[in-house]
Amino acid sequence: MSDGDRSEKALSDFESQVIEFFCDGVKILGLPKSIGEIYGLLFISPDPISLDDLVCRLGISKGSASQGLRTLRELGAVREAEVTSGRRVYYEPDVELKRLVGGFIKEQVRPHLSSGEEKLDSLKKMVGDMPGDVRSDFYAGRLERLSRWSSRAKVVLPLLQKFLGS
Amino acid sequence: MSDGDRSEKALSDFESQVIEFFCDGVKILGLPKSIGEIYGLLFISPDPISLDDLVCRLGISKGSASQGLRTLRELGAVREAEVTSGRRVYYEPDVELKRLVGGFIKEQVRPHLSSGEEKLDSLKKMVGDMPGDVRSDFYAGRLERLSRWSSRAKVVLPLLQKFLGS
DNA sequence: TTTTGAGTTCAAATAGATTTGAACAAAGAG
DNA sequence: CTCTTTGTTCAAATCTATTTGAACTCAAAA
Repeated sequence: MSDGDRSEKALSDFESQVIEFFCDGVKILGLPKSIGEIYGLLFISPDPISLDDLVCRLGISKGSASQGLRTLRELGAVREAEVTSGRRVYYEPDVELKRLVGGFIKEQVRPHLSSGEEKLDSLKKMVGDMPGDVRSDFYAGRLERLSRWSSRAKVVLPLLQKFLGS
Repeated sequence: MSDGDRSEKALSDFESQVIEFFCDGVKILGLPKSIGEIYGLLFISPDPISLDDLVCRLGISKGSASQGLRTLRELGAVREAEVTSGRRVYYEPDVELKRLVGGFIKEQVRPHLSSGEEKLDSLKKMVGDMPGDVRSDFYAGRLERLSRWSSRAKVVLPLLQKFLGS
């Protein structure tokens, strides 16, 4: 066998189980399985890996691999390695929990929080515009509660990141 | 109109938007939309609501309403109201963020953490059983890192709940 | 400039999850 | 005891999200 062999080999039992472990993990986060497979293989591979490696070893399509890598880059969970042999790009995982969580919060959580606050404001206006509805006080109270939930979240998230960085 | 009228009326624009708000919310948590609709209507209704009310006002099937209520009860997000007029059961929401988060962590997060730790142990055994594999040190290091992630989570979750309870 | 190989895109296929609806169970009313 | 009402279950239908694969872009090599 030549030196390109590692990339071609089928996954070992050990590797498969590590990858499965990450598939479970990303499912909880609401991310697609392919993301878990890709990150899992990167995580357990001593050396950086190219898109073609992912396709061959995981048996997924180039399209999946490409989109999965894009998402992982956006999350900051994966970065390009410097080992650019030729023009092919190799990737390696970011394995700092702090940064993984930070990226997830920034990309997946905060956007929802923001759009939620906008909708809340619009709902408050609707209640303000209700003529003499006997329920408007109740409604206002409920919306107020939602606002409190939202601000709690905004306070807690940075604390969370701080804790995970220790 | 008789006094049963509120249950029959179609959703007001306001109610619809509140419900949509919760649908967005539960989707982030990876729960089905019907859960968001049910909790949303309960949250914005001044009075307790029966399964039939949910079916009529939300336009969902009895099956969906029944299963959705079950999940919400398991999460501790909804409870029976005492107002048992006749033998029909009425429900009201739990609106304490602390308890909602607590229920979610207990039901949806902890089980995954536990099963994850078991799988990790099994992986560690596999590495221990590797003959003289040059990669086994690298593997052991990675698995050690995963263990640290897991214990971080176990420390952070209770703190999170504590914070949200203030 | 042309050719080659790496990577991206997106419409269509597929897989996976939710919702439905009809049959069923349980319990009070008559 | 039987009828009626309330709620549950689960297989089939539906819907949504992911994956595929072929066409395409871009850049480097020749």
